This record gives sequence, structure tokens and C-alpha cells, in this order.
Amino acid sequence: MDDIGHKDGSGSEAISVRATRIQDVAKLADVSTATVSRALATPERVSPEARARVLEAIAKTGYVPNPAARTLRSQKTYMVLVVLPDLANTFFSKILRGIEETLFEAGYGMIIGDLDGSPEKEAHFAAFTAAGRVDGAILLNGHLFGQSRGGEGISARITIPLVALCESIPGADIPQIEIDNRAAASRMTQHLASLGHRSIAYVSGPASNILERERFQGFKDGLAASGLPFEPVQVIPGDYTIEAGVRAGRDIVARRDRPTAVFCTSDEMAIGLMRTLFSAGLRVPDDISVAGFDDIDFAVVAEPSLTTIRQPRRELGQAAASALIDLLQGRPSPKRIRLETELVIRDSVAPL
Amino acid sequence: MDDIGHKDGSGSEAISVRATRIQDVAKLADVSTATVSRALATPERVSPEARARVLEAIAKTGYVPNPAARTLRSQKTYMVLVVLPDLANTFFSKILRGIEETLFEAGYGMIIGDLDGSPEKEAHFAAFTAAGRVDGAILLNGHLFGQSRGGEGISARITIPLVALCESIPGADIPQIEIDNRAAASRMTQHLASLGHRSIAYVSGPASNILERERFQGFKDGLAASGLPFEPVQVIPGDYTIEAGVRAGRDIVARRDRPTAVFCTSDEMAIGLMRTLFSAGLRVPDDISVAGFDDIDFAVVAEPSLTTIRQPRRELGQAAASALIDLLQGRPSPKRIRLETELVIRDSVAPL
DNA sequence: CTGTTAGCGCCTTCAC
DNA sequence: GTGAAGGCGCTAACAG
Repeated sequence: MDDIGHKDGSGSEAISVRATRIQDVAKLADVSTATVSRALATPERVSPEARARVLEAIAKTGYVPNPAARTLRSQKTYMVLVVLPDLANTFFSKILRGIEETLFEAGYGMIIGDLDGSPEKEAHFAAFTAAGRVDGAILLNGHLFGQSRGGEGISARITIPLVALCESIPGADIPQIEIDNRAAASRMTQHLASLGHRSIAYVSGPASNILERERFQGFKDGLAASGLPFEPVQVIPGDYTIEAGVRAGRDIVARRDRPTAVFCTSDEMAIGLMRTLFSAGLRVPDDISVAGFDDIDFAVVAEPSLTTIRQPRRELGQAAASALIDLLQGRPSPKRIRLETELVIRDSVAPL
Repeated sequence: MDDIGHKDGSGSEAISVRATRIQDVAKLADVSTATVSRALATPERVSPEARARVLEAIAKTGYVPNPAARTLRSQKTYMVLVVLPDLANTFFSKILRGIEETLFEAGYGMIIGDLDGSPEKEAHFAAFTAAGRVDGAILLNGHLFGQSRGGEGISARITIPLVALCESIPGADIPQIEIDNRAAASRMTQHLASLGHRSIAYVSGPASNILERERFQGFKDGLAASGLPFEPVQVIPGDYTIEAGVRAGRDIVARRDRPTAVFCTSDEMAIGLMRTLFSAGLRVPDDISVAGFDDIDFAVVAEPSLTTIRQPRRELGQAAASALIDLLQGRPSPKRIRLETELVIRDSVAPL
């Protein structure tokens, strides 16, 4: 730190002229405040002349309705909370794009609740929600508020619309937007098998994660569909991070009986793993094939470029936001949406 | 849905159509609403007995203050807007972490304004801010509201505290938190020169970007300090993306007189570039050295691992949030903070 | 230390 | 089609 100049801290107590209120506009347009309000909310119920005068007055004053007053009165915040496990993960940030743009178009703002692995934060966001600061929430963290621990008291008060995204929430009676993880994992497994691989390792996500459970089922489905036995020794524990991929790579390098193909349930792990194999002198895909999951931006510039499953991340976000907006506006909403994934074939997987 | 149909005359708490208000708590604790309010905001100004009764009543009712009412009355939202150019960029999301955790500790929530390259969105966030929905804002986009186009009317109304982060805003009288881009770029350039490289290419950011201008100056500083001439032909235009790196790579591969080292002003570009060189049969660092900037997570698993400049992203976010909170709470705030960067030496750069 | 009172700015009946 | 008036829930100002 250098150069601690002093700024006059009066920023907060600035000599701010009080913002224009609906009254000012009413006076200027020579109508009542009720008419101003109606001219904005239900223009068709106001005479064209009055409306014109109101709009002119608004333009002249630069009037912007006070959201706090509006919320207090109407009980609507036009804000949505998005709860997610890890904001720093590129997978989520692309999804946020889709959510944000859809909410934005519908006039809603987005507040991000980054869990960052701390349960106490979840309680915070639950309280936040219970306090009525948002009209609805999109949950990317795989469970409802308070379902983890200690939040029961508060979560009982949360009656606003919710939508689950990516990680489905079993038993929750809310719209669930996701991909078919099981089918996608099965497809990749069969792809590897179809190229002659009989010994396929699987680098998992966190055991407690529902995505992991689905993808793992898919892996077993794929083996079965290809007439291959499932052998527990070929499951290598991971957690979707680059570092987990590096560790899995070390594990494989150290084995006597190496698999001929490795299916990583995230691209991060695949990239970390390939790196470790490379350092150990193993060539991908010549010595060993590697597949990923997600199709992040770096997949295409990995060396070799990564064969993976593409998730429509932006569309997932859009679909979740749409479903929530439906709910918010009293429309029926789809109960479950499954978006299609795509098998992206690049250079990290080769025939045996 | 609320179970209003039950005829449970006792009025049990389960059937609450409306949230608990301060009045309910006051009645239960047998004090006035003002005392309840004070027990929460300034406990030391309430007698221990009254405070205890209030807290008990709050616990019993599960009372949570209505934020809209509070904001309407106190003119404070306890919300901060963070404006950033690209949410999907991993560089920013790590910074957000630092911002969020610091705001969170101080009791502030974070609203994200993702520009995503569209100017009309900036106008939206300006209006959002002007409407008083946030107490302050952190700007990562390199200019003030309305400084781009058409937003003058609204931006004039924005009188809340602002802080600039990463991309400094010349002439703005607000706290500026950043790294010394020029010095960092100079340092990397001198590092390359010190290893014997005389022909060093520079892959730039977007020309209009202030980071780019600073880093470019640093590049020239570094050349000068090393006694090397600056030759315009060695500047390759980029925009910090992977794709720009790929394009720059093609450019270099096609040259007859290839540089012996390339300084990319983002890790994304360095990774894209290395990939292209590799595909063309050029070996890094044996045939050509490559350096990056940022030290993103993938830098360490790039092949070869990337020599780069580490930015303290989390700390940058924390510092910006702290400065803003100072302003928000009427304290003096540092005018300019420059955090230290670090030259991270890995395998993508070798002596000539 | 505590209570009473008066709005913060808006929307929405209700009356005309 | 329009206006008057009340109140959403809270806190600041002012008495006591």
C-alpha cells in the first residue's frame, strides 16, 4: 500500500439533493400522485392527455420511482437470488450469464449467493431470503435452504418460488432444470468402449454430490451396455478440480495395470490428469485416452484437445430463469426440463 | 401455500399469512416499537431488562426486520453494486470472491452488474444505481457511469461512493485499487531480456483498454532498461481471450523472422498461443519462450507450465471492498492502493 | 432510558 | 378517468 491520500469521507453524507418524488411529478403535470402512478403501471387507464403531461414531467425531472417504497407497498422486490457453490468456477459463471440475461429482460435483478463451501453462509442467504429481499431463488447447490443443518427455523419461513438448476433436489416440489447426467456419462463410456477400450478408469466427483451419483450410474450403465464388467478398482476419487486431476494422474502413473482410457467427470480434472501423464512420459491418446465432461473454454486448447461432453450452460441458465419468472408471474411452470448434451470428439481419445 | 382453511382458533404461529412485524415483537415484549428498534440497532441505549425481553420476543416470533421499510426510512440499502465487463472470465470471478467476503463481513450484500459487452446494460445499471438501490459501487470496467455514451443525464444523479478496481479511471476522484501494470510488464520484459532474448514479441490487449496502455508502456520500459530497441512489428494485437492467443500463434508461425520470446498480456492468450505453436511443431520453450500475465489456475497445468505475473486477485477484491466500506461509513479512505505482483517462474520461458 | 409521533415514497382502494 | 386518503414497516426526532 502506498500513497494513502485522504479523501474527504463525506461521500455518504453528501449534500445530495433529495431525489424527485412522485409528488414532484404530480405537481408539475398538474395531476394527482395516483395518476402518475397509473400512467406508469397501467397507462391504458389514464387519458392520453394526462399521460402525455405525466411523461413529459417525468422526462423533465428525471424521476425514478423509489424501489424501497415500491417494495414496501407492493411486496415485490424484482430481485432474484442465485445460490451457487463456487463462483470462481468457470462452469458456473457461464451459467450465470444465461440466468442474468433472462432475468434482465424480464426486469429482474440478480443477487449472487456464493457459498464458497461455508455452511454458515447458506444460513445467511436463507435469512436474506426469509427477510423478503428477493422474490424468488435459483438453487445450484443441490439442496433446499436449511436442508443441511440448523437452518430449519428459517427455511420454514421461505415460501417464495424456487427453482433447482443442474443439481437436482430429490423430493423437492419445484422446477428442476438439468442435463441427463446419467445418459451423458453412459454415452461417453460407450464411446470409449466402442473404440476398443476394455479397461476404463473413472475419475469421480465428490461422493456426496448428486451429479456424481448420476454420472457414476451412467458410467456403469455404459459399461454394462458395452458388455464390460464394472471393477471398483477403476474408480479414482476426485472433486472436479484441476488438483484432483493431477492426483488421479499420479495414481494412474503409479499403477502396474494401467487403464487404456480414463473418463474424468470434469474437464478441469481431465486437463490436470493429462498434464501429469505427460510429465510422466505417457502420451495421450497414444498410450492412454482421456475424456472430460463440460466442454469448458480450455478444452479446445488442451494438448491434445479434449474429447468431452458439452453442456449447454447458457441455455441451462436461461431455462432456469424462465421457469422462475413463470412462477413469479403466476404462470404454470415446467416441472422438469432436461437439456440435451453433446458428445464432442476431439483428439484426446483414440481407438485402442 | 398457506393453510388458511384450518379453524384452529388458537391462532397458532403456523398460519402466518403476514410476516412478524416490529409491532408484534413490541406487544409481546411489552415495550414500544421504538425500543425494539433500538434494542437491535443500539443495544447499549436500552436497559438490560428491556433488551432481554425484546430478544426473547424476537426469538419466539422469529422476527426479521423488513428491509424495504428499513431502507425507505433510513435511506440505506446495505447493498453494493459491482460492475464488471465479463462475469464468465475466471480472472474476475476470483476477484469477486474477495469483494464478496469483505462486504459480507461488514453486513453488505453484493449485486453483480455484468456488462457482457453491451453498453445498454451499463445504462441499466446506472439507472439502477441512480434509483438508490445500492449504497455504493465498485467499478471494474474502467470508466464511470455514463462516461461512454448517452448516460450523462442519469450519471449526474449518481452521488453514492464509488471505487475503481483493476482498471483505473483517470481523473476520477475516487479510490483506485490496482496493481502496477506498467512495472509488472517491465519486469517480465526484463526477465526475458536477462535470459538473452533480443527479439521479443508482445501480444496486446484491446487498444482502448487502460490496462493495455499501462502494460504496453511497461513493455517498452523493459526493453529500454535492457538496452533493446522497440520495434512496432513485434506487437501483435489481441484481446485477452484464448482465441486471440491462437490467432497470435498463427501470426508467429507464419513469420520468417520469428521472435525468440513472446510476452502475452494474459494467460488465456499465452495458453492459446502455446497450443498453436505446438500444433505447428514449434517447441516451447526450446524453440520459443512464452510468458503470460495473471497466473490463472490453468497456468500451472499448461504444457509447459506457464511463466507469468501473479496478481493478488482475492486481495484486490478485499482492498476495494474495504475502501468502499470506509467511504460508506464516513471514514477516510485510501485514495490509491497498489498491490504487489509476483513474477512466477515456471517452464515456458528458457534462456536463449 | 422509554414512549409518542411523524413521516420515508409509493400504490391502491374507495369515492366521485 | 381522476383525486383523496390510508397504510406498507420501520426509525429518527422529540418529549418526558
